[in-house]
Amino acid sequence: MAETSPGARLSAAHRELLDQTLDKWSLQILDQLCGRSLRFNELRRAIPAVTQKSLTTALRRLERNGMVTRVIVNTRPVAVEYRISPLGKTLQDLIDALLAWSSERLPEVERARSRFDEENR
Amino acid sequence: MAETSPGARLSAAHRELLDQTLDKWSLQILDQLCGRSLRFNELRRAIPAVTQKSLTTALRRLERNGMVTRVIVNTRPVAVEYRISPLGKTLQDLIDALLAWSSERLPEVERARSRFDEENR
DNA sequence: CAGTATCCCGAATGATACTG
DNA sequence: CAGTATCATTCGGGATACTG
Repeated sequence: MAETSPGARLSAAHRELLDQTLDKWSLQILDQLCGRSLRFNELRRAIPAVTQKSLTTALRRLERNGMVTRVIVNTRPVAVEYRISPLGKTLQDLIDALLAWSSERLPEVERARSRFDEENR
Repeated sequence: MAETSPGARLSAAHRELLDQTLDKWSLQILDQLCGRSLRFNELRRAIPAVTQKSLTTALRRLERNGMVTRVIVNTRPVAVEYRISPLGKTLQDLIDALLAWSSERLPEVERARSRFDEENR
């Protein structure tokens, strides 16, 4: 059989990148921005559970990683638009697949949870 | 607290499931187990950065969610084998795609990070 | 071997207030 | 509008010790 060498398939750097991309908020932000560009407060409304601070933090990290572009529109007051980058766009199919998977499989997972909780009571 | 509003493609339950599946350790555990079943300490060795506690916690959650099966082999001393479930198996292609994506895109991301850090100094 | 049980700390998060 | 700043708190994770 193919042998799994000591050491994961995933280096720390790869793990970090996936962490910073697939976490709770980033996944949703990317999903939203794949549809269309949004302003800061539009994003807040689109993702009701996120706080201002968490949204800012996640957006900065996505921007730093080159996944998202921050476009400042010179109106008064200033408008800031967040736009998916070409790099971010390469995730679109993957994100769609992940969301589809979670929709399809959630019922099955919930049954598994009930069974587990039942057995370990 | 986290209510789902129209516009959010992801309910709290879906977000939670993805969180518990794509987090740092679970992703790697699932990746390993998709290859072959492993014992507890084999997994520890295969994922050198994980601690015993984190591994136990992640495995329990994966088991509860029906992604992984815990098989107790009656030898002396007891052996415990972790095996991917059919439900967990439905993630294999997605996980492969994610790992491939991170491998392909990491250099691009690192360039973006350098550029960002350069500009914001 | 395959865990469980504690203790403990630092990072992540929330609440709140303030600003150009 | 689009944040920044600050403080309080929670909570995941590491270190360590112990067990059937």
